[in-house]
Amino acid sequence: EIGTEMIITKAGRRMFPAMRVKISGLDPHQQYYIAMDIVPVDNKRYRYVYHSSKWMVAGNADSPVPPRVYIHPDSPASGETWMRQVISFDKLKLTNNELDDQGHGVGFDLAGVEIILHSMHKYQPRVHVIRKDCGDDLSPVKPIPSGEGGESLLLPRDSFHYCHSIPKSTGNLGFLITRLKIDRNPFAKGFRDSGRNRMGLEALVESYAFWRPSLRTLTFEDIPGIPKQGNAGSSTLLQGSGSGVPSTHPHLLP
Amino acid sequence: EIGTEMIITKAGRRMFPAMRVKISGLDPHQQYYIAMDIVPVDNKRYRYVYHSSKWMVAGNADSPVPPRVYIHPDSPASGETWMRQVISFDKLKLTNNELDDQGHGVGFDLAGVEIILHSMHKYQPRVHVIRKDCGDDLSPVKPIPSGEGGESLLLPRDSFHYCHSIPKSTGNLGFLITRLKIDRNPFAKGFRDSGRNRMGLEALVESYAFWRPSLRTLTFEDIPGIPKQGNAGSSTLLQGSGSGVPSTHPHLLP
DNA sequence: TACTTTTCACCTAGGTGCGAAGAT
DNA sequence: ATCTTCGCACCTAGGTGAAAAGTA
Repeated sequence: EIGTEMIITKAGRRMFPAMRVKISGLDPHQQYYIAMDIVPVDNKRYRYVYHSSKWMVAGNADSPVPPRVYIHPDSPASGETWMRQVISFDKLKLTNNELDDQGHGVGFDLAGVEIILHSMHKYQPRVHVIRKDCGDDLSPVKPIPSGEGGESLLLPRDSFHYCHSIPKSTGNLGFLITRLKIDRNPFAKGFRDSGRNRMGLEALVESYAFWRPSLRTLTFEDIPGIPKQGNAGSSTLLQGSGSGVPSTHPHLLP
Repeated sequence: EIGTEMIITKAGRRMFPAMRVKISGLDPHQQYYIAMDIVPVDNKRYRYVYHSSKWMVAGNADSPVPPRVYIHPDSPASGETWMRQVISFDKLKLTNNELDDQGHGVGFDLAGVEIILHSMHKYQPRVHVIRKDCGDDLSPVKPIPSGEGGESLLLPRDSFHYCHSIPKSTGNLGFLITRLKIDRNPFAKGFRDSGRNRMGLEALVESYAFWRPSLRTLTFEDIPGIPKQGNAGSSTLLQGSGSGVPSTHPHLLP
């Protein structure tokens, strides 16, 4: 529904906004897994500076966290099935706690749902399309076996700053994100204002232009035929169907 | 958890007790659908006679209802996955209302969850194992394409009387089933007596010997190799791992 | 009379932000 | 000072039987 900016307030809560993609160009009769992981954009730690309303580097990154992969629960499914619908990753959860494994690490099934991130760091989510016959060693607690002769492909998207809770220093931005979460999430209905305040919310969204492009959903094309060489770094950036906004724009988070 | 005796009290409620089976003898690396349907045992309509505590024929069966198939939500999965766990059909729902289609008939996906039965008739549930490459025309609203050259197999089980609500004429039996449902279903916790009444329940269960054998779960063997000839009527009855109680015993229900 | 349908309070199960308290 | 953690009230979503009302 929205893009990739997100916030999370307690270990294991869902990513907000959830990533949603539309995929085309698959072989309709081939079975695929579709998975998501989230990789660091750089080696830095950030803080939000109130008076300039910007994220600023605040030191080097913390030591890496155990890699995890969210395998879309509809996996495996045919290319036809994947292409027919918008693929939503709304059940994916984020945490800063390496210890709580929600389905990850139980050993069997692909039920892992929680990805570990460092708070106040910058990340980039990736979507992977993996042919089923090449997905034998797919696991929620191992990196995706990328680059294995064209059977795995990744689709970079906008970057974002992950925060485990909304820093007070984010001011209006934090307020906006809180209101959006309340407005868009049915479970937060208890916090909604009655009616007319909605008008103010729309205006607030407008004032943060960077938020708008993330409202689009992306369509990726020409997936199955592209041969892969090397590994993660050489991933092909595919074109979005949206408004052409640069996808590497450093997005916010509250 | 229990066997096949069941009751339902409102359109679209779950079958009680849920059917649970354990399967062995599959090809571990082959993909299978597992499905369940419920077929009439005879052409009769029944009523429960209070003074003799028995089901008696009360006329001919009503006209047939649209056939539906419950495809186990874990489908498709590998033989290894199916054999590793007890396969529970606890999400299957029963109804006497042909009009409400819970996921059935929406056209795509195998999400149909509700099977239509005639109240006060006698039925037999069947479990089907279908090799994935033969399951193309599998649908929640069509009969299972049985007998297509060994790719579909069915496993008869105990019969039962379906009632849409518990007839008062069932007396102690109806009371027993109500108590069992309250005792075993977490959603009915609000109706449980505090503690000591449990003792009386166990005694009541004992007094209905027919109920006990249904507590077992069945293990079916030698599934993949058996060639099929003909159709439904010629289905192979496979052996249960339980106490050897005859599986055609006319079980209760109120 | 005998079964069916509706409504309702009461559960499970789980996703929200809030605010107080904790940690560094 | 700044971010994290925990308990909480408040939601969605959906599965129970009891009792009342409907049907034939």
